[in-house]
Amino acid sequence: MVTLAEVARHAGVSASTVSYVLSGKRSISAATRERVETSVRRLGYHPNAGARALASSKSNIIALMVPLRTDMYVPVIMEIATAVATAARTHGYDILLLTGEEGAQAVRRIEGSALADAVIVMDVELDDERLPLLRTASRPAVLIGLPDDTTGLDCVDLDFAAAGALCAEHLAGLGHREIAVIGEAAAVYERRTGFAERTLTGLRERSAELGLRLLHRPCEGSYASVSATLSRIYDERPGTSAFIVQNEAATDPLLALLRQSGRAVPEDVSVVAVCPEQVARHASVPLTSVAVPAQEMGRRAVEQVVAQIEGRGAAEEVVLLAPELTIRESAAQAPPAA
Amino acid sequence: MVTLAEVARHAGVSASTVSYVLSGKRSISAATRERVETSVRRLGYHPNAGARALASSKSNIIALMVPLRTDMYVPVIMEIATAVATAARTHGYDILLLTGEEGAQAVRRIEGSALADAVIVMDVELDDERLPLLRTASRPAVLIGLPDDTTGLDCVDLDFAAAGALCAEHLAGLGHREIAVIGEAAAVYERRTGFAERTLTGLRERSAELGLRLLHRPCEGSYASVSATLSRIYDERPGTSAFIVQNEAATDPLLALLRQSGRAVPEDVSVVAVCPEQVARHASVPLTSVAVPAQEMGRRAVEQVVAQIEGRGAAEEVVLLAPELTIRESAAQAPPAA
DNA sequence: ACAGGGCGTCGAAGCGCTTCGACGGACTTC
DNA sequence: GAAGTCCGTCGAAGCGCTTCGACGCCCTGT
Repeated sequence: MVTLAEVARHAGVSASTVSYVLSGKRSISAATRERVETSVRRLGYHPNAGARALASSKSNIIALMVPLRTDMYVPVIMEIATAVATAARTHGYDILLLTGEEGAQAVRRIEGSALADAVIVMDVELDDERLPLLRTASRPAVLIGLPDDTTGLDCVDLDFAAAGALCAEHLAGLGHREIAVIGEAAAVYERRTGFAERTLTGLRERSAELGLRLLHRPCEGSYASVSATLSRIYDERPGTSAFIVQNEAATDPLLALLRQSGRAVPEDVSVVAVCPEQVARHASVPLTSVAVPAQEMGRRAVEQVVAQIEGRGAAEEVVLLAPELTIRESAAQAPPAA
Repeated sequence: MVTLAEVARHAGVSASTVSYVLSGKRSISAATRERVETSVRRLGYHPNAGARALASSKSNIIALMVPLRTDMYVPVIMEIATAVATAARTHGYDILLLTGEEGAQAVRRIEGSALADAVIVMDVELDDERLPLLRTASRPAVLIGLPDDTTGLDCVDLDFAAAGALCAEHLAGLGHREIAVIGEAAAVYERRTGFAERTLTGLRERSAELGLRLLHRPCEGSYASVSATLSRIYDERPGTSAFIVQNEAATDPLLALLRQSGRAVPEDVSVVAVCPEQVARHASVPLTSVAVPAQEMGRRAVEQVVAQIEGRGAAEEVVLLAPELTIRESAAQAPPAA
């Protein structure tokens, strides 16, 4: 293993000089710098991560806490995670993968061992047990998600309330009056995952303003569950002319079941989804949808966290990305009332 | 931040004693050990990861290279990744998340900087550019997947050839003679991802033995693509009575399209899939399938890698998990030939 | 020609931990 | 009762890097 000292010897300078060339923290003459850089390349030198971390109290690692649950749509999580990893690398950081399993304990471990310089937390619940710890931690933290109380915390998320409102507006604009919401699994609401509640709130408020009748039903992602939910909805509100879906796993079953029951999308019934672009595009009827910008969220989270590590960037910054509705083929003018 | 020295002072012993209590590498009297352990708890001590790594040349970190591609079924990747992370924690390791993007470069970085004690590589191509590096690396590596040449490498994977054979046998046993294979996207074959090829090989060999006619078509996961593929298949082989699907994203579209075209599953046409259990269970017709045991693969990979780090465990061990076919509702006796 | 300032470089002191050799005491063993 | 063991503990030497203060040197201004 090549060390700093060997590079120094090879280049005919002292170890500290090499260090300064690498970090750029002091000015070095062009000649020396080049000599050192050549030696680094020739010897294939990589700084020892442990030694560097010890000496500088900086590990260049960002911890990422991802949920382990299976009731969330996995591709979104994965997309955020890879976006985070990729963005982190462009800033010279690596990602340490923590599963939610360890919970608050993991935060303590990371904090205590100085394993990571900062933490990014996904799947935040409105009243998450990790929040107090993150607030008092000496390391920066950024949440992907939005808890009830954001004091002392940085957050990045889609503005789900606005997304909900946007869906309501779009359907209202098309003349729909009776709308059913097919939501996430009941468990998601029970553990108070913020995004689901916020969408619903935005949806309800805007619907009230626009005079829409709204019916919300949680739903699992299986055919059986979607089928049951659909029956209940039509029993209670036979006049339903549009669906808003916030449950990626339910979109395909929904479209298939509507088709089977003889209702054409979008001629007889409209569907608007809150889901990743990919899901919307590849559905059997391309979905008019509000995108969940997973990539963007991951990238922004990294940028915030890096800004904090480097001392720039105020804490307590809450970034809510504005939702955008893309019109595809699943929503159309409401049919004349029966 | 609490240090070893502070714990030592608090417990009234030397630093080395504390270290030995923590590592168990030398015998310590019960009395002393307890005193130290109490101090550790009281002070909330966590060893500094950097210092430990520097002194012991062991980081207790395992690097995991996950693919960044989106043409692979993401949930499987995620499931393996979380299984790896969870299993690693039980052995006292953390996971460093590397995206495939950096490719071989990442291997060099990790190796050079001693950031990780070992590497687990996913999405291995048959002739992967990272293999030579991994062979000569001083750190253990385990592949999840199976390259052409496994000399000097540890591998864990499902025995996809056997899985293919199993599908063929099952359908043959039900009296099917003309079988179509809906495969992964063409790009997956082009870059020579092993599992896809191996499944096909197993399938072909067994089919030949059993006298089955086989037609293989790569396919994207979209409705449009599945629809086109289906048309082509029925054009070429109108007598097709069964499908084998190895493309998780294509299962739902396939079932929907078969239904739409008036072919009942399994009465008119049988479907057997190679996919994760969850996909099989939640399909609109629960799928008779060979499971891709993502959890198990992740766990085994960690166990092998840890064994190697700790000096147990021979290198060049290739673990091929035996496939299991679960009978559900999508495959039945072939209808009498038309 | 000389003081004063930068600029570029070096040496040395740690960062917090592991680990090796050594040492003292209690316990055997003949 | 002396010699030999073993067990439990300690001190000190690093691991490879960063960083601070110091030191020369050359350039500038007068």
